[in-house]
Amino acid sequence: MELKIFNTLDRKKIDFVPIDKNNIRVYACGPTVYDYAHVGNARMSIVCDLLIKVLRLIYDNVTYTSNITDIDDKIILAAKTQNVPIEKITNKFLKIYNQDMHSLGINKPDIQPRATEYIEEMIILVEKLIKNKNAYLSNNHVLFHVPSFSSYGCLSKRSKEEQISGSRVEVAPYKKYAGDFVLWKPSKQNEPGWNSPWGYGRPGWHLECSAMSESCLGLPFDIHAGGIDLTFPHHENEIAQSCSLNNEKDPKLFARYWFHNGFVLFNGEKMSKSLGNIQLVNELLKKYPSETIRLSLISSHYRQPLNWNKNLLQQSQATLNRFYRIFLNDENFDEYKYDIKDISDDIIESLLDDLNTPKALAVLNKLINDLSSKSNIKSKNLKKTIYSSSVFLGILKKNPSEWLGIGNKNSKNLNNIEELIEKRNNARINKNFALADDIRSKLNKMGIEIEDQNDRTIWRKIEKDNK
RNA sequence: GGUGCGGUGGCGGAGAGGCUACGCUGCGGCCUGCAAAGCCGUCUACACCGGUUCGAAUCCGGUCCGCACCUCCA
Repeated sequence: MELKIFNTLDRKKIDFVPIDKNNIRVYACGPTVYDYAHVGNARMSIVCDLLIKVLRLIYDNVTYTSNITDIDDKIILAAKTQNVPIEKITNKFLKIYNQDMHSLGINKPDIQPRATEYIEEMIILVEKLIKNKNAYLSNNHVLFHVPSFSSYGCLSKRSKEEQISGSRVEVAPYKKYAGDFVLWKPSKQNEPGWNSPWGYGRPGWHLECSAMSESCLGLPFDIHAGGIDLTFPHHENEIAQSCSLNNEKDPKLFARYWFHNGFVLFNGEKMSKSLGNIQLVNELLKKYPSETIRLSLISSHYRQPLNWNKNLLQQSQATLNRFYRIFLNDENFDEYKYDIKDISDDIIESLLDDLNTPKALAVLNKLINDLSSKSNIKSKNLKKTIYSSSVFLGILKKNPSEWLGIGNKNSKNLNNIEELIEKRNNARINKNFALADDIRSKLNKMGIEIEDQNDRTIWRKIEKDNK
């Protein structure tokens, strides 16, 4: 088995060749915890989770680190506004983030470092960069001097000159060069900060990832992941910092492969706070089953923009209903245990090809179509394949009856419903179809849909469409 | 202004020189007292204009359109 992966550094799909096949190391830029996680955060999380699962099919030892940014100006602002210490905010939203991701069936990273736990390491990095003449002190700030790193722009494929022209951002007067970025900045006394050789202050945004990736994984490591919007400047600056520590120019001496997931759009527009179209995972989980959200997130290729809307969720819901139905009346259901060996080879092959989830789902659909033309024995094996393949993708983990809402025992009108169904079935036996239809429409009005099977009548709540 | 990514059937969405992607919806049929579910079948797709080629949705050139990034972003 061999994984092909699109490397942003090369702008093409290439074979994944590990640095050490006995120790695969992946780092992903995690969220800044000052608010609820949105669908964009979830996409990065889910895509990385799947990447790790695929890597683990091939390699025995995979370490996945994904950080938490818990010191940042947005957090400080939120803390000031709410008049609470920043920890109150970061702890709260870190917990919610992990809960929400867990709900989506995402495994927690092996290591989840927090920026504030690596301040010492960051200070050491800054000292080294100053010593190497890649950084300078100006106006109580320590700045990275971009012209000192000749490979700058190698990831985003921009030359230094191009970035400056047209830049809409005011350049701080204490910068030697417009593209220079902050490694360390002063904090006011009432702001969070740490003592450093350059006074009381706090780290710049990019520094934390250089410190944590090196501390947790060692350099160079195999894959650096994150949202495509982080390519510039965040990842570019990380490369500049980390490579400059050892006066290296080759970005692959920091991380070999750069793995970026595409944006999530909402009704064709970028999800952003100013447009007010942010979709929060926490809110979505109240309205939709987690597998519906999960399937929606993997229904398009990870590098393509994903257009998020109600229609997508409804389609995923319909797809899952169909998938679950194949297990509904299967008395062997309990025998289907998740087993890696049962996963369809074609699905694995699709995933090994740069994580082609839409193709994997197409294969799954084909397998389900094949069921109708199979003998019992063969269909049992096929169902095992479908089951394990689905669970690998993070779906079909629920009980089919429960998923489809069949015969919900918690329903308020349980006795009433079952009474009416019995009445209707008696009417049917007596060929009193007018009465039978009458009762069915009464049930429909109660929000209950019935389904006559060979030997029994099952019912479920009608899915509301007002989500 | 610069850079990057895209434009595939009613919709979603793969593919990347010759082979049905797949799903949803619609339509026709089977099944069913009727429904529901299921099954079978089915519907002018590759933005436009040139070029290369025996053959282009796929490669090359140009045009148009969309989106993103250019120090807040997943």
